[in-house]
Amino acid sequence: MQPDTEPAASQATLGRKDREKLARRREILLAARKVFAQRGYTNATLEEIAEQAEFAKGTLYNYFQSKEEIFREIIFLLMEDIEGLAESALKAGGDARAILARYAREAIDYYKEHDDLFKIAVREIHRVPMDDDRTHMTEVLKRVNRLESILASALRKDIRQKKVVQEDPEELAQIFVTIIHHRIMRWFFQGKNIQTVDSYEEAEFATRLFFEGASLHRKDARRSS
Amino acid sequence: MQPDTEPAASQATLGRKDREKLARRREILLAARKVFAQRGYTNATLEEIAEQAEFAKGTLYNYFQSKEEIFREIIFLLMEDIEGLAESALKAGGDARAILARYAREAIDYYKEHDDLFKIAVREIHRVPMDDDRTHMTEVLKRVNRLESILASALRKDIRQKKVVQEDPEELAQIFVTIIHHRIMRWFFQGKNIQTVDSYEEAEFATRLFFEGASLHRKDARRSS
DNA sequence: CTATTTTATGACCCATCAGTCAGTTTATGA
DNA sequence: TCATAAACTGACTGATGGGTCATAAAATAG
Repeated sequence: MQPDTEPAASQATLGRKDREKLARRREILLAARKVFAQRGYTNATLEEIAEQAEFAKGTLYNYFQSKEEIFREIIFLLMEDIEGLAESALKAGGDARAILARYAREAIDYYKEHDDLFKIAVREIHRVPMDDDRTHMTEVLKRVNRLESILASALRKDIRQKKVVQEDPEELAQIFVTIIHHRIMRWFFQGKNIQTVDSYEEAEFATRLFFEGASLHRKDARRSS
Repeated sequence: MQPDTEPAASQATLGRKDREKLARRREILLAARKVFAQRGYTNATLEEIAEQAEFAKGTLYNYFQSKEEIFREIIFLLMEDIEGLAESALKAGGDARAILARYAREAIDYYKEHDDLFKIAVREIHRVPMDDDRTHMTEVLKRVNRLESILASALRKDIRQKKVVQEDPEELAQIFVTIIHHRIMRWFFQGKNIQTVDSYEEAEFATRLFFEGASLHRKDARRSS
């Protein structure tokens, strides 16, 4: 439609043809995401995905090998995004607490924006360790681990400086991520409108609990904010 | 086969007939549990369950209405057990920390014994908030909430005594339970033999982190053990 | 405007599986 | 020993849905 002599260089240098093809692929992924989130992997049918994408079922097979591949693609893209958030939080600097808090805030914001993705991810993650298909499992695990090592590296520095307890930083990072996920999960359980959530406050709460614990230590009075 | 004049009174006072029927029901549930754990709800077939239970498929329908009913039964029995653990931990007394630690230990032991159940439960719990079937969902939620209120009541007392931070005890209990579940989950992820886990140590680790947090406070030196 | 390639379509195929039921086996009781 | 009931069986049914492919439409090239 547009002259498109300079196509804003979004996709390195691909011909218009290829860019359009990619765009349609994304369109399908977007539709699939909605349907998977709403109905779960097994319940979702290709017919539904096709309808949502405004294509016919057969067309999906011009872009993907199988239902499973569509699903994997969604999960992997999501994981890359989340990993990016962790990386940027790490780059932003500060001590472990600052980095984890920032990650928490951004992850919550991300999932607020893509609540469909969150539902899919949580289910998927819990399917992983009991899956028959080992190759897929290790692929997912690899990415999960990568996210956790990024956060762990922030913790490791603080452990060396005796600011954080002498425990395996990977395990600590795992627990932190788990708490964040749990907090997001809660809203779905409660049927709350996820958009009303104050991500700053939520991240703060989770981070404080993670670093300070639930015990009230007699001596140090806590800052209220 | 045995004279069975005194049948050890396991089932109040039911005729032998009824007791045998119940026993077979349990047999089927046990088999179903194995299959569900191994293959997941959707992948598991009634044929497989029947085979595992050493019955024919048709026979299952003498004991249950549907595949779904078998599944629900398993989940509900599990939840009752877990709730019982929380209750007994509460009754055993002590402060919140003692109670939660005891619960953690016993829950871990329970799941060590029934690792198949754990896999099922985790998957199920995460299916709940996105389920279409609202009636089932609320039934599950009711039971989850009950478990959490038991632990919350221990926390509430300590909050009043200023031994625990002034936060919603239900939310704190949720986070604690989440951490415990996460710790168990880890073993599956790592493909570790769950039997090698030291439940005392695991419970201690989770409880300490939950109450003390990840930060090292300059002043108070921690006991190493 | 025609030929050729690319993309889209949806009817169809077929494997799977929850649930059924007519017929068989086993247990019970007279 | 036989009649009746209870429990079991597995072939069958019907629905579902992933994946295919012959055909059609659209885009592109010559």
